[in-house]
Amino acid sequence: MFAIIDCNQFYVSCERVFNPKLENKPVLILSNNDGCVIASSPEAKQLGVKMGAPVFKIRELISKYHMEVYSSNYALYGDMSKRVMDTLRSFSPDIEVYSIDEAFLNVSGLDRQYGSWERLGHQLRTKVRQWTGVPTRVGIAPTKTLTKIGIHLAKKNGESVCVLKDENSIKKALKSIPVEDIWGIGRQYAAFLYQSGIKNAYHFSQAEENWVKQHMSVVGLRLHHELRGLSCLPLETISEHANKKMIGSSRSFIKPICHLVELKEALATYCTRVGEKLRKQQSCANYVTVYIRTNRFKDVDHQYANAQTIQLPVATDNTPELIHYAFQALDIIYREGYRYKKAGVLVGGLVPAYTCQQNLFDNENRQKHIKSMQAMDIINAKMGRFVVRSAAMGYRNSGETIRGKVSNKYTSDWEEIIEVGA
DNA sequence: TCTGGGGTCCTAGGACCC
DNA sequence: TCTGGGGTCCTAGGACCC
Repeated sequence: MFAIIDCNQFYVSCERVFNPKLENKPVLILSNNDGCVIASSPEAKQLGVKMGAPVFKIRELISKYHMEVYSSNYALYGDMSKRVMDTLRSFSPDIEVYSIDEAFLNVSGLDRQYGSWERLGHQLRTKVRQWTGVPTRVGIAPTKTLTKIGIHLAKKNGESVCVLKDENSIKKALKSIPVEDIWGIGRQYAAFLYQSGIKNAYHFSQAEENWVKQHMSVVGLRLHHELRGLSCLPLETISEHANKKMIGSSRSFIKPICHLVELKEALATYCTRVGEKLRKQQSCANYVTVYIRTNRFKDVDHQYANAQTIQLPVATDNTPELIHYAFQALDIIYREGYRYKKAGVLVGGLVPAYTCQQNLFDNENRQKHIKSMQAMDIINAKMGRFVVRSAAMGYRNSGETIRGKVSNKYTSDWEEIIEVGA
């Protein structure tokens, strides 16, 4: 048996833990640059705020109902997430941290320990709430996909725990879930399924296996099995997927960028972040991809988007080297005369740093580079991000982002710790 | 005026090997 | 007239997730 624990409007809940005035009020959390809504309280949803809504389109709504609006505070959310996960670990060490706000747990046998699956579900919620302040929903079922169905059902019925264990309860649940709400069915597949007369999860579970495989590959087939109670998606515990297979950094610009130099400065900044992430997980990259694009929402602008991948001669985690090749890639795809809105850097082909294959004709002094990167990471960790930086990043600050109102780093910075007083 | 950022997995097809 | 069979590796592109 699996359980999924899903935090309710996680970012909003994190803010509410440290600012109880926000309880029962419409609260919005915004994306980078305060561009769009990425989390909202039920009160805000009820007033018509949709997930992903651009802020400028709902300004009236915000002021009319005096909504509380916050920029995202990932230092806080990340730390709160860790607390939630630690709490869950006290129930079972068999945990898959699936995202910042949800986790799967292997709960086999725990029904006896807690009396019933329902009681286990409520215990999970209660403890997380008590230890972290974050409200959650719990789904318990024989497969991961069915636990997700359970969460949907709970949301729909305004409940907090949903157990799907016998054929009847599963069948009933599947009938009430439209195909597009199945975990793993996105827009494309949903449209295709509707065309084929399959409207809800139950219809899908009754479809012919070969037909599913033919049109939706093994991914679809696994979902099909999972909905029928046959577990195909194992718990992926931390150790198995601790290391990322691809690492990236990208930003949308506040104002469009029209000059190559400015794009280069932005890319140098992204390469710096990517380099830091690489060294943190002790990986080296074999290729680097750069992409740039204009504002796709602006019809009047001429549109251009392109990407270029460069194979590196030797796998590296060295920031200046990443920057060097990123610039090469940019030179290939850059076109003058466009207003660029977004750029990004991706690295892939990651290998463990200690197994990096050397190149016979490589004349870089790699040991020296490794030491200089180590020194840079240590200084920046102590003195602040980007205190030591590549000149290529420039000092133009075109990489700056807008953050209107952001709460304190209550849990990760002594300067910003919450004060309790008169 | 103003629309986020960061990931995973699978498949088909090309290039290559014996 | 007739030209095999079995395999690996890599990449681009498509689908999906939070």
